[in-house]
Amino acid sequence: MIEKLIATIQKRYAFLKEEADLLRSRMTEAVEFKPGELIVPEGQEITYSSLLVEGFSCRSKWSADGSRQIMEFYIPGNFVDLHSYPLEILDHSITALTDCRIVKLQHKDITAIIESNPRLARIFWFATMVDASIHREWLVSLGSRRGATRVAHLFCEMFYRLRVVGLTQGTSYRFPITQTELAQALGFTHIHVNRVLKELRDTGLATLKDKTVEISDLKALKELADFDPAYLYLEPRPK
Amino acid sequence: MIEKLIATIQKRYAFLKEEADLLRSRMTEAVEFKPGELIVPEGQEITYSSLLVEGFSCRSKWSADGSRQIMEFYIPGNFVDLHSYPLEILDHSITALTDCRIVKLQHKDITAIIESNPRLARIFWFATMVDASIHREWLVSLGSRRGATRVAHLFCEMFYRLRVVGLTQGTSYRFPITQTELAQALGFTHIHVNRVLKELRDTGLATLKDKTVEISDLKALKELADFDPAYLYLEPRPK
DNA sequence: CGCCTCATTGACCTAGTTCAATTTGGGTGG
DNA sequence: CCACCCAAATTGAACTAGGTCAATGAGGCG
Repeated sequence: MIEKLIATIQKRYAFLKEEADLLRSRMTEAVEFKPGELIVPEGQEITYSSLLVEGFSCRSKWSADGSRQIMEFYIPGNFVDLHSYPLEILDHSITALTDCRIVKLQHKDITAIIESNPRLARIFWFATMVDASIHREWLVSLGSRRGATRVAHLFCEMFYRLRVVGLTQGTSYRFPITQTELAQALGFTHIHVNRVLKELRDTGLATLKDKTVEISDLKALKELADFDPAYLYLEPRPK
Repeated sequence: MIEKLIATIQKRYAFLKEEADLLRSRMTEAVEFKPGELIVPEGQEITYSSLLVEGFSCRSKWSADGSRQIMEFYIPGNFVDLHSYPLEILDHSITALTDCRIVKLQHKDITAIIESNPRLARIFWFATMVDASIHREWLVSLGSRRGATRVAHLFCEMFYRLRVVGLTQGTSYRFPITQTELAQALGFTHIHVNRVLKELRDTGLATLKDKTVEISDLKALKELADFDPAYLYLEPRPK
């Protein structure tokens, strides 16, 4: 149940067996969501955090003019709102993009865990700081990367993140996102996303078809994307 | 020394006197930086976090093509790299924008503080999650807000943040940033920033002159900017 | 079969970039 | 006090990445 979470974190913070057992013992009540359903609502007090066990979800904000900005994609093994523990109320919501299953960790249990084992505080904190690191890299994408480079960067990010939790096959992976959602994440219109995807397809770098990303030339794609995976903190600390 | 930090956080997490004293007793060694100097370097192991006591600084990343993306501005009372405690190594750097003074908090002291007082773990964690919240709002700006709206939003953010630490005079405040740096934060060229500033000036909403932002019509500026200060977590928790 | 969502494509338009000057306002050395 | 310098601010003109509008396909499903 928490194996993918551990896989995501362990290169920087290995879980001891008793730490994993402690955490597992507090993770309760699996809940299922349908595509489009709200996993975490905005503006309400939150008393537990949700670990995504299966499916894809995202953080997003809706603006007054009806536009939507997606700020992060979540995959199995991610806490989708661990940051709600210190923040208590969120100014954005978490939405299921596909069928999703989550398990809950009550905030009072987080408090108890932290008190009995302060090292886990640093590990939880670390997990939320990787989200912030991803936010910063997206800021670089939205602020400085254009066209195909921006799309390619996201394709690389999802590849690296999905690979550590065993959800890639070679250099392809399932990415069940519509072009409209892609556009809402990248700050493009869905029409422009469509054109950029065509460009990536025509240049033989990557394709998105049937909800599946297939990277034909990873090295070239990373180069185009100006992609350095350091910000994902998935590798051991460089010495 | 930590008064401005407390002012920034206290609406959500009030410091008890002994907590403030504990923290104060561990904050040591004031260091000064000149404009352009590196406060925290990228890619190196970090063993202490820096609280900005005086001056302006920012987080930024340089790209291979020589472009720079600024991801957040820091003002007195902000920890500029508290997130280096869980992350240990950063993929970006913190740079002084003006004369700056910081005081240090050793990571081993953070560990000690957290162990002796787990409530402070949540408070530190909270402080870093507000940075992440600011990142998300900037993602909305870069992804969905255009032209004057994007600039206006930043002006509103800085106004609210500076006000709680007493660095505003009425609706104006010192913002010692060049138009080029503004452009690097907003994902525009400095030329376009210049034109947008002219537009804000001509429409009588706000001016930036002599390193000072003067908001002529706060209500109208907030409206234009689609600004909701909730993401700054500077107000008491709504019940 | 008909409907609905999502993908695709063309034509045109505009916000923002690029390139190129020009101006402004300290600072500095003599 | 003046001549010079340099970073930052301004402005114009031409260009383009990406948006807008509109129409057409294409698959899934009741």
